[in-house]
Amino acid sequence: MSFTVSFNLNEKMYLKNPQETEVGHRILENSIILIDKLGFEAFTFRKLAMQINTTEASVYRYFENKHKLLVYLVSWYWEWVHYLIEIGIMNVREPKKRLEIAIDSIINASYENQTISYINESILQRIVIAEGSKAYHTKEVDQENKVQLFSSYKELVIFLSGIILEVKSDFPYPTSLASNLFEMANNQIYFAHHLPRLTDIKDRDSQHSELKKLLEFYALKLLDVSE
Amino acid sequence: MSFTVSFNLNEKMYLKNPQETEVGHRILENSIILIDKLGFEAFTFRKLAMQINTTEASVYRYFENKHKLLVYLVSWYWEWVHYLIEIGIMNVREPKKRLEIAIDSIINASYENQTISYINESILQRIVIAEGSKAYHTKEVDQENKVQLFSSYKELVIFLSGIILEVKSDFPYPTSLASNLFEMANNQIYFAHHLPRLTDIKDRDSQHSELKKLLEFYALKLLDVSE
DNA sequence: TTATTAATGATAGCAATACTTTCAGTAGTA
DNA sequence: TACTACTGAAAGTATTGCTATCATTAATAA
Repeated sequence: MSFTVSFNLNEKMYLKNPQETEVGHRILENSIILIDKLGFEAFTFRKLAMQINTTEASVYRYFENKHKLLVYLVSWYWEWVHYLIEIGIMNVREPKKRLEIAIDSIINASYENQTISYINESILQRIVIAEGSKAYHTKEVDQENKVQLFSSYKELVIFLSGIILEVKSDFPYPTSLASNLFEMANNQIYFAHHLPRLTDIKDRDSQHSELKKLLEFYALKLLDVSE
Repeated sequence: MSFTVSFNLNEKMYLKNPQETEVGHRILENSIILIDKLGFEAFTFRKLAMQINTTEASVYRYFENKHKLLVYLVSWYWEWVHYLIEIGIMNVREPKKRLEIAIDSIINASYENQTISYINESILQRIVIAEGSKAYHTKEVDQENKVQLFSSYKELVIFLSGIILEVKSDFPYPTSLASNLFEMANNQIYFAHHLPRLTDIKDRDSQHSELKKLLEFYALKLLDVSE
């Protein structure tokens, strides 16, 4: 059996839908690889065009600029995490268990992949960890937020805060806890890798399970359901 | 009575110490104003030079590039916060009280200011909130970390984790909690301002006291000392 | 006082970036 | 057969990021 997942990303992110053409697919696939390799600052549409044997002008027909492309990729990632959580908790009733599955999905979004051939989820996760916050740390946040460029992330946070409230309906900070769990997951992995003195997570194989324990400890303790 | 605070920032951040000359002071003062106004991406040394009636070449004599300048400003801020915490807890013995003062200092670093005429701490705080994470989210993190470009932040985190351990000596994640408190403080304020659906803090006058309650709730609950 | 040095200002220049425009070819569709 | 959608090719422009050179001025040391 095989089925296709596809996400409806806000049309304001792109000029022409990259999911609909072959050049579009090559742009998505290789921008992920190139951003990961060069870092977002050194990444340019010219370099991307050369890599995929097309021209700068062609790339500009899909995305206004590299910032919008980053917003697109990051949104794609959050849609993917959202989807993973949804199917993960689908048949689970117990609130605490549902929260644990959600946390697990945040961390393991890089593994359970290969649904869409031209998106490499595990490289994409690295990009989101390293560059993701740049998507909304710009002078244009407010305008971009107004046209819903960040709705994928916002809806995901709201979704998780709902799961949090299932565990403890009178918890005073469900939204902040939800956004913090996402931000913290990314930060702590980044720190473990690059600035180890800023975290208790060690940069080694068991990294992901350490992080999972840490996030669960936080969430469950705050919600009074640690055993 | 008056006294001067001055911080010894790692020499690798700059080419010529901006604290020692008048042009240096103007660079610091106006780069803070300009980055806040234009955002870090649109900020250039050329624009800065024009603003302070000097030349691009002069600015480049102080800082290799705008990234190093950002690292400098952010480090200055963390040194400032570190200093505020140190004097705040100086005569306080009770661990929980010390932690509360530390949290308070993180948030109010923008108020208790005006020690150094050419650094506006309250604008600087806005920059750190909006652009601070870009200082270490680059392809060069590892090299820059190796030459200790992030030691101000790292030492501050270690310092706070010490205070955390005073409250609960067997707490399993003191470093992660410390770094998360700093990151969360910045994020939640940013969200309140620009992406309100991502936080429970509202963007209004009482913002800082709401944030203080939130951070205290988190920290004290995790450390089993909430009343 | 004069010589020396440090810091700045002025000007120029250059490669790369971030785009935009125009036009021609090609493949699919009506 | 004509139309349109898409891509490729080429050229061009303003800005950015940075370096180099040289003259001027201010501070200091002999």
